[in-house]
Amino acid sequence: MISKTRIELLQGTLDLLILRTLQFGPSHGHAIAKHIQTTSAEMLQVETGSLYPALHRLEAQGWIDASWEISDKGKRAKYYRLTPAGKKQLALEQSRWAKLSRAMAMVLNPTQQESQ
Amino acid sequence: MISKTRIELLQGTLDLLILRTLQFGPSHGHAIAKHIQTTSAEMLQVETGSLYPALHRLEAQGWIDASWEISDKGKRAKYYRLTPAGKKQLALEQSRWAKLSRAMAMVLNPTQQESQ
DNA sequence: ATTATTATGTAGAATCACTACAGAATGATC
DNA sequence: GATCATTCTGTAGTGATTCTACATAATAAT
Repeated sequence: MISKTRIELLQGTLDLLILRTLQFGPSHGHAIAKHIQTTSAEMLQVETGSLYPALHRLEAQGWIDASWEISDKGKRAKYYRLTPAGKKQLALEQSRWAKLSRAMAMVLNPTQQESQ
Repeated sequence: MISKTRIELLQGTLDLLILRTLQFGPSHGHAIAKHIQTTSAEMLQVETGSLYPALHRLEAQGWIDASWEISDKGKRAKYYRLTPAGKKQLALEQSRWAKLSRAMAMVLNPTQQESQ
């Protein structure tokens, strides 16, 4: 069942969303997904089948690292934090997104060339 | 060889770019790709291996239809135009993109909530 | 005639988000 | 203290779509 407002993520955007979320400080998978959902006014929902593989991917690439701790709710949880390489990657993906959305806007709205 | 400014397309955006291009009138594959590239200031480049499968996909779904004609440069070319269903699909994908880029902006830039 | 340009196409790899399922540990309720 | 709900992590397999790399054809230009 898909809620009325929900949109599917575009491929290639999840890493960026996760890295950006971790810029606020260490967090665990479940909380990261909730943060993305809440901050986007329920529009973006990250499924667990996307979330955990993405976290493992980011960890394997050295952009985040992990340690088991206890969450606010008293459950064991794997806390992730940005590495220095991860901060660089975040900056890179942010500028890539900015460029891409500018380019998309130019094609979708060619009259008002440089609005954004 | 990849040019300095070029960005890879995000999966799911090509259909929208093609449909939007055809809103200006019938056009053929080669010209559609050039239009997207030019309008985006060379940032978006559509490869032929993405372009033609996408056109066939859109045609199979009834969003565009085709006829062989002669191009400006005097070569045979398959001209595509939007069908009524294609116009609906374009509107749908445009609003989906607007929503998604708004949602992304909210996560990437949570301080200035409703700027765009 | 030969070469460049315009134009369409396919095969196969790679990526990545999804659905659907499974499991474990703690908190809450009766 | 047994049962249920909640929190949290995870995997297998599917599907969609863009990419690289290659192949082909027809007309224009030299």
